[in-house]
Amino acid sequence: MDGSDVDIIRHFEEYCGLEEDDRALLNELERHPMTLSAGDLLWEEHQTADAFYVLRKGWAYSYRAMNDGTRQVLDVYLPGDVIGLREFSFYKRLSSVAMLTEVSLGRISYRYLISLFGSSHRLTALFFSMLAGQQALLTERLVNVGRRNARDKLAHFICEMYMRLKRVYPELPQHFCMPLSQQMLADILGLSSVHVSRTFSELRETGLVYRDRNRISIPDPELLIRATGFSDHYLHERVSDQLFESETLWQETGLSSRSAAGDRSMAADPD
Amino acid sequence: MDGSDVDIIRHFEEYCGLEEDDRALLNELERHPMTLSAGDLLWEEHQTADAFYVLRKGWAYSYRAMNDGTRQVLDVYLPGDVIGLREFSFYKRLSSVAMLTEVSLGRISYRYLISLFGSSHRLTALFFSMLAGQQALLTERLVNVGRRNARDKLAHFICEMYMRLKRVYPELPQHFCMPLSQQMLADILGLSSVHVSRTFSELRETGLVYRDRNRISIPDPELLIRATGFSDHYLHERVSDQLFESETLWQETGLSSRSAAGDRSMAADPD
DNA sequence: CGGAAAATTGATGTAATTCAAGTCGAGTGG
DNA sequence: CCACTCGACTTGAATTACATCAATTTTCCG
Repeated sequence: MDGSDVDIIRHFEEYCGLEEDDRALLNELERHPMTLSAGDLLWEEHQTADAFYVLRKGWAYSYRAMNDGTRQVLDVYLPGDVIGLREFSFYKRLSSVAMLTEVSLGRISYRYLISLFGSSHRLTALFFSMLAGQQALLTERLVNVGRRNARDKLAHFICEMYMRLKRVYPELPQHFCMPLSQQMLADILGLSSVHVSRTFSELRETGLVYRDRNRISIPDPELLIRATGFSDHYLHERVSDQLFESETLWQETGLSSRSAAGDRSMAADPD
Repeated sequence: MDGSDVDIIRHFEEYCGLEEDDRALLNELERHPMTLSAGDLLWEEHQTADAFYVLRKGWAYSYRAMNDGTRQVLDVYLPGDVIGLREFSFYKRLSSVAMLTEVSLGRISYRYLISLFGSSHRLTALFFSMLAGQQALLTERLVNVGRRNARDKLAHFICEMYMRLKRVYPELPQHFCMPLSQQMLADILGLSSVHVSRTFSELRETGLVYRDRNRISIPDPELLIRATGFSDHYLHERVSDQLFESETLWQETGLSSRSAAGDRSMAADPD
């Protein structure tokens, strides 16, 4: 993609305001990045899970391979996304993860995440938010795969990618690189690769989307969005800041405190 | 269903060991249950989101309604499940939630959840785990909807329900109540209701599953599991206890500690 | 330049949808 | 208790959106 790393900290702040300590903790991430090439596997299904990663640069995806040789792609990861938080409550990976481009990754062990629970509530909320945000993407994909025809699946997915990329690269032009083969798109959308090809032809003929190799161009984004009925409501609106506004809620109770339990009655039946 | 409430605390302990204080915090939940009847809505898409719920008794589901009148069901909730954690990072609900039976619910505001981040690491990990576990269910459903034929979709879903119910009611017999109409199953699996009917006939004729009204019976669970290639790997194996074993990890290092990050290089190359 | 992978295109097959008519069962009210 | 309704389910026939197979063409990359 474009050569430069994404500023992870700035990106994260879109989810949740951070304080100095939080930034310091995150900076740790930046210090020992790991790089992989297109096609490399980060892990495979059933391997032991003990960490998650933050994608600092490049594209990646997770997938489940089926017995009959087909596969279903579960997530497409862009810079700033978190990979492998799903298995926090499992012993083993539920899906394989592979790289679509050269990538740069920061690793965070689950144990370190748990230690973060104790040291930064904001980072706890941040990763909580990212997990929730990913779930929102998944539910939208489920709707897409379960209830739309091929044209709408593809158009909707391209809309989603366009909007997600725009959040990472606000200057994104109307034609951009999407390093996904038609076979990959088929595996994402639950279609066959030849039908993806035909569907691209259809989108081209109706002037909605043009594709040349990996470059997508959307002559009129508004038109595409209307034609698809796309709504970006599931692409994150940060909320954590508000929730943190009344810091007293827990700050008065102190870090080590179980005393918050005493406040329980006050806070339990909220609002 | 069966009349009695599920013991939420005991259920939660399957995810993560709890200490006395944690139990006290959770007990608060039990104090003001809310009851709704079959068909009632808990909320609708686009309503403001400020809390999640723990389902103490009964069945519920979430769904997205489409423009063309169809809909996609996103989750089916059983006792012990958590509803609405997904919108933690959003202003508004992403899906509607309705009841399938009479239910009992405990409410936890997002603000209270955040205060929990400060007062109990174990509960933080618990809710983190539940969110992750739900994501695992979603990914499996995505595979189901995207890559299987009608027979396998239905058989797989019934397997999943059987296994999930068995975790809640270990004594569950081989025939049990599943309060889902064929239309509902169609909305879950991305099929039409008439094809669900035909598919049940097929399962009946091959002796895998019998359905009478809302009662499902599985004469030979092992056979069904094999016929479907069902694997329960995505239905939770708790991991938190291990992660918490060496409590020193964060207790010693305290707030500013980097030391956990130092493990990175050691563990960076997974397995 | 040459071989391989990705994409296109056409012909054919099929799993699932849609439409429509009819059955069954539960609940209601006379 | 029976007749009525209403929703859930069943079954058949016609249609369709997609998959599969196969033959080319195009693009990539060493």
